[in-house]
Amino acid sequence: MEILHRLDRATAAEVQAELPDPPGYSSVRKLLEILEKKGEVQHEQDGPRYVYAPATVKTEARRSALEALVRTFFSGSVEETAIALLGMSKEKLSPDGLKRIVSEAERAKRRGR
Amino acid sequence: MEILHRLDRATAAEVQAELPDPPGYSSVRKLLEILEKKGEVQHEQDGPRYVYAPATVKTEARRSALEALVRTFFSGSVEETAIALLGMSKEKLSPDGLKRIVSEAERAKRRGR
DNA sequence: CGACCGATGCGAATATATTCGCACTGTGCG
DNA sequence: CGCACAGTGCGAATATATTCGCATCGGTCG
Repeated sequence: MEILHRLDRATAAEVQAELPDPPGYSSVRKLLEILEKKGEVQHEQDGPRYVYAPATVKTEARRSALEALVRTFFSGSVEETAIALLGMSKEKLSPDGLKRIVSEAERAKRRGR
Repeated sequence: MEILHRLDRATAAEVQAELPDPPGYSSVRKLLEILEKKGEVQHEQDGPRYVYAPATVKTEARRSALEALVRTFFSGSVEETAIALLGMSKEKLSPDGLKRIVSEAERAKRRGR
């Protein structure tokens, strides 16, 4: 799943290549079949082969992953999560990125609910 | 696991109570036994009963969860993640919280690497 | 056209996880 | 002391996931 979310779409062989301790090709295909039966992924025909992609809309998947993480590790506090996230950043934030984050934070402050 | 991280520590009965579709008490205990064998949780004796807690340090668990999420859903971009996080916030950010976030963001900008 | 290559469909063996029941142990109380 | 209660230890049945091999089905190319 994580791999598919990362790659957005991939063939069975590509997924296999990304796997840490890769099982046989057949196994990967079976796995994708099962995930499809469970409705988590979809496949489309690309010429002769299948290309798999997550069934959920990306923005929705992001949102629910974020929600779960905030709830599980930060007692639901978006603020705490944001601080931890920024605190762990290993890359230099671009000035532009900073601006966007600040303005988004201010909007969040005003929006309320 | 998520439940234990949320609660920090809990007895088998408490975990069971939090479960969405709760199986029998025995099953929950067995599950905790297995998680312990796998090294994901530890138990301590509290009077007559066991209290389970995650084996990992909380800050470390947070960090790796954040890392995985950023990598999986945001192509490794902390900036994008931060914006999505703030954008989904349903609660009004406190002025103080805003300040802390902004200052943390600025520090991240300077820190670089 | 016929052999070959890359891919799918499917079933079956194996491993792992999940569920639970029951016996045992210690503790508190009349 | 002996009983009831609350909890653990453990094994065993069941379900589910994981792994894979083999038959098959287009295409492609000589």
